Amino acid sequence: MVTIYDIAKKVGCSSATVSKALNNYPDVNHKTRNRILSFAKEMGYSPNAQAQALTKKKTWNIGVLFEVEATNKTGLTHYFFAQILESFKAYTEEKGYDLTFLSKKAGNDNVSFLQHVRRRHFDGVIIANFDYENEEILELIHSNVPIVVIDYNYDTVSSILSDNYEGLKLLTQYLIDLNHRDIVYIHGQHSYVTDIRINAFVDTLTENGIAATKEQLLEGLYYDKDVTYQKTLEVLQRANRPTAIIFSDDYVAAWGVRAIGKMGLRIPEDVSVAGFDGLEIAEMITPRITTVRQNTELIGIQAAKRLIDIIETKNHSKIDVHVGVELVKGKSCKKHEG
Amino acid sequence: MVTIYDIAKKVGCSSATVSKALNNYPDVNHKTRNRILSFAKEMGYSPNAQAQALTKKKTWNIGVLFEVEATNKTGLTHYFFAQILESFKAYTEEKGYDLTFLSKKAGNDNVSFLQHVRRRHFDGVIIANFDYENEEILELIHSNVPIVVIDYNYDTVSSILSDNYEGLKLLTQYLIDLNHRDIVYIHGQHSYVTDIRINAFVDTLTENGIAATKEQLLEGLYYDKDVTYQKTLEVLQRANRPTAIIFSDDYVAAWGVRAIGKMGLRIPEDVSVAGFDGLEIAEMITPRITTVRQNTELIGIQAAKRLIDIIETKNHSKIDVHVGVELVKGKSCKKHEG
DNA sequence: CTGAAAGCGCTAACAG
DNA sequence: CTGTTAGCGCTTTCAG
Repeated sequence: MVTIYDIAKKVGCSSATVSKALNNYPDVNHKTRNRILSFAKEMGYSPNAQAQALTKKKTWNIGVLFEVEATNKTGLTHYFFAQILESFKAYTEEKGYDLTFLSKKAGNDNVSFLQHVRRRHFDGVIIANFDYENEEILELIHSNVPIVVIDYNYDTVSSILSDNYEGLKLLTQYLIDLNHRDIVYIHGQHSYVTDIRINAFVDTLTENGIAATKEQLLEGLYYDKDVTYQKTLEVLQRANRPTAIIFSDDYVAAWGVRAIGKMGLRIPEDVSVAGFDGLEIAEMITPRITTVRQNTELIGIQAAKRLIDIIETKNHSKIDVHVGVELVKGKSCKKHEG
Repeated sequence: MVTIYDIAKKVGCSSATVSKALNNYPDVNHKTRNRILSFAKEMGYSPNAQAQALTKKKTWNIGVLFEVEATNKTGLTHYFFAQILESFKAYTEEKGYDLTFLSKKAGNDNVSFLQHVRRRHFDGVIIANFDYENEEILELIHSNVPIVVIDYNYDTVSSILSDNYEGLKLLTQYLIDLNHRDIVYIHGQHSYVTDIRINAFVDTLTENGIAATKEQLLEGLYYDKDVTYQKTLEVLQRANRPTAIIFSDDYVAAWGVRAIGKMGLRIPEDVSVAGFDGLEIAEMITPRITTVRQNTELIGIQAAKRLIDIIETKNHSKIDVHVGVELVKGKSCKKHEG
């Protein structure tokens, strides 16, 4: 590997001067700088990121914690979070930061997430995880590391969230406007976001003079087709079958559609169906599923912006960003004639 | 940040002894070691990865190049490659390696992929990319960096590939056995893998005494729904409409199903359909799409194993791993009555 | 404008 | 068994 000493030798100056020239310091003679630059290029010089990090206390490296537990879809293959990460990645890379996954193993040692961050000296960390009350996550959250969280709300950490209340309200109102009264919401496991959505659901029913009953709320599991399948059957076998079902997300809605079909019921003639997230899958299924699109691209960008801002200004203050949602009408809902 | 010097001071020994104790060197007194270890824990010591990398010439960091160009699906959100990466990640992390994405920006500088690798001193790189003849990829390939490639075959680099020949042979034979003769293969853009698949397709037809015509091969684009849509319409409007269509992958097959439906044709009654890859989407669509499942989990693991082996043994010799495929019968193919 | 020197945190001989 | 010392490659005062 070529070092600044090698260049210094060739040019006939000191390593300090080489360093300055390479880093665009003003106090280097124009000619010397050019000689240094051209030699650096010719010799195929690349700065050593580790050495730079050691002196500069900046690694240009962001830690990524995308561990979607409690699902069969972990981080990368999670249709929803993968989109967010993709957009986050595009933005941070453009700004010169590299992305590295946080893990529980470093070399031969088992480490906590925070220890991993301390070892690698990540400039910041982005978190998107269902298990937000996990002890190791909390340890990270309470550290002094620049952090941005997606889909959750801690007291002290900046977060990026879709307007979930608006999302479920739009969906519920849409169904009510289609004359549905008996709507069941098979929501995901309880969490900050889930509770907001449930509130929006109940509030909207109430606002429309519909008394919400507990039969209308069923706890499922986000992105878990098996649990959802069971819950769907359960609902369909009721004496008073609902006229519409809202699923926790588009992925399980797509499987719910199958369950409904197997029961010999038609969508939307016999039962209307809606999902959430705005996944491509919702469009691929027949009939196209009505859903609420979360703007994953914007979520990713906002998260990246906020995190880089914290890193570069050292201003850790909590700033929450809310990203708008949009009702996407498919072919899975129909006016209820009752 | 706590350093080994801080520990040395507390314990009353030299930093060298601390280093040895921490790294399990045998030549440290049992008592001293214990004192050091307990102080290290108490003080919340974490080794500095940058400093370690500087002296050890090992970063425990693997570079990831998953840039699926020429598609609307880039790296992470690519249904197929995301699965491979997921599995690769699980294995490498278990072995203590961190994964960092390769990019073209490092800090404030624009860099080539190789330059990026040199800066960060990645121990190795994993590549999965459609644009395998890209100049920057080739530069990497021809360097001395430990590399494993997925879905391509270079002269000097280890690669992991599904048995694509077998895959398309299974599929073609299956359709032939269902009495189909006029089968169209809308394949992906030309590449190492595509050509193998095309050969398998043509060979299998020939072996069954069917003369393959050039009308049976249409070039589409992997994971591109628009191009596929056009090609599908083109095929369906022919005077001699084929009785079966094989799509380049399950994703576009799912969209192809829509196109066929829009033309008022039924699957599989009017036309049989097959995909490739074994994506979950193939199961979610109605009718379930017959496909060839690639074992993404095994591909990821094999890639990880091979790469770590190259890194740790410094044996760069080219070893290719072939991973078996499996025909998955859906409901999208039917015996042709003709 | 240039360079000597100290230091970032850790490891690896080599003495003792 | 322990410590001294010399780096790893780069940055940053501070003299000159």
